Amino acid sequence: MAEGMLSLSWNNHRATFCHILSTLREKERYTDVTVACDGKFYQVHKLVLSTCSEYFEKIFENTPCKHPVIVLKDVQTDELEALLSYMYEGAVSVAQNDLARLIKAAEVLRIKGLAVPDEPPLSESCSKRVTQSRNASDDRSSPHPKRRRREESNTSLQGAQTSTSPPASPRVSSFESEGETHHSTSRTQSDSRWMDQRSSEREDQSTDHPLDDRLGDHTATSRSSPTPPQVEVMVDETLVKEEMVDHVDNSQDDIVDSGMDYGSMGSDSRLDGSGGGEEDPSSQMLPNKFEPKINPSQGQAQQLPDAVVEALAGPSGMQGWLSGCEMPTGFSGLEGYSGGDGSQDVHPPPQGQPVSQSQAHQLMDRETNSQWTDGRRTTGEWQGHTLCNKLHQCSHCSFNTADIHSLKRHNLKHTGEKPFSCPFCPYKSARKDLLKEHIHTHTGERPHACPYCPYSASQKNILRAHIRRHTGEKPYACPFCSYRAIQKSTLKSHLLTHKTNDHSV
DNA sequence: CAGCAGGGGGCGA
DNA sequence: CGCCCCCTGCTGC
Repeated sequence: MAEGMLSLSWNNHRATFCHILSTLREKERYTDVTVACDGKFYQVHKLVLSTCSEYFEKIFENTPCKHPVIVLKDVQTDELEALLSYMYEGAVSVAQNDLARLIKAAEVLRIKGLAVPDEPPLSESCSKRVTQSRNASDDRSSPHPKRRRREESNTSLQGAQTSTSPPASPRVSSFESEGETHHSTSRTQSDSRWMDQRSSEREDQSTDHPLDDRLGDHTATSRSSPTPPQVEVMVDETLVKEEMVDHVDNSQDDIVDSGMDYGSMGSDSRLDGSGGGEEDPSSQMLPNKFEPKINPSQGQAQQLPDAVVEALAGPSGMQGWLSGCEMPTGFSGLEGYSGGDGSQDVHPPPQGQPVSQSQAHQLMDRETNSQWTDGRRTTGEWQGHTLCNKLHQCSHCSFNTADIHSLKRHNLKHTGEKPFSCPFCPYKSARKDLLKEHIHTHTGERPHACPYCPYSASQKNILRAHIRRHTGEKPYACPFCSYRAIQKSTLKSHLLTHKTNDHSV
């Protein structure tokens, strides 16, 4: 050190750091990732997770989303809570009977200090794989600690620090060596195997699904990997449902509304397939047009579909914090896409040629049959509502309906009651199904796949309009000229040109 | 052209 | 009552 230089040392830095981190977690301040587990949601910090787990670190590296949602399966909430406490505080108390389970979860999540010890492992029967392939070379990759077994019924998992021990918090030490740790090549064998496995999985999938390359490898991971690891990130939606629906609770009640910028989301998520202006429908069907606009950073399907609504809807719904998250695209429409050269060889419209209006309607009808009916409606029925006897009159407006249920729902509009809250933003809805659809904008779920191209839409109507591009159907005809539009709003804009011309003449 | 939100109709549990 | 149907309007790229 140069002469005259003073070394300023913050004696309680580590302890203070730990304390502040824990406080931030409690208050959910600056949280930037949501961990979903068994229907519960934990607002935590990427920094802490990535510091304490290479697994999370890899996830975040491949997830540019500002506030990703990580769905864990095969991990119990109590395990996760214990591990979070361990990561934030460097120590956690756990019942001895639960130790094995916790260690297993820690291994799944590659929690440093638990799954990646930095000292010869204890010969505990529950240590399992941890006892294998450990040597001093692990030190660099795992600056942490120390699993210690107590004689008491409760076992305390801790780093190197307790309230009475010298300050050598594992978490703090991990900060000190973060760069070295996270980029170290001296991973344990199990680490390497694990990472290799992950890599090979991605390679396999990218081979099977060429489009996945364009979407980013995380998409490949998220899309129903054949042999998924015990923990999945953004697992298949059906998986999420199965895992979460049955574990609804109100644990989100105490999550504060941080007043995020509602409305800032979604605009980034455009999976815009618009080719722009082609009159020839056949030329509008090239999936290539979609590919350049598929943002790899949006490839992660963060799907918290129905389960989130199930778990969170209601007046006490979690008001999470997902500010500015770049909307991922679930891209659920890939099922029928063979990818490869991008040729339109999946479910092509007949002849692949421009279709007449009548043909277009036939195609639409066929699509209606195959895609949009659920048995309760038959073809064509949806095109026009049947007139009903209107028995129930709204006391606030002229609305009347034969369906008392509709009237009750309608009344919500007048009362302003919106009992269903979005877990990701301040959005509230009077209707659960509307909230569900809204949440798609956060999760990126696009359940409605185009049969002609890889595009998928969050709403069925969007898909329906999109399909018109393929079929060439333009149902909205201009009364003043031969112009026809796919969307009503487009015709509306077109009509303005007539008005303008009229005025100019 | 696509995304999003609000809304009413209607069926099944 | 929940859920899905479809329609509509507005907005932004």
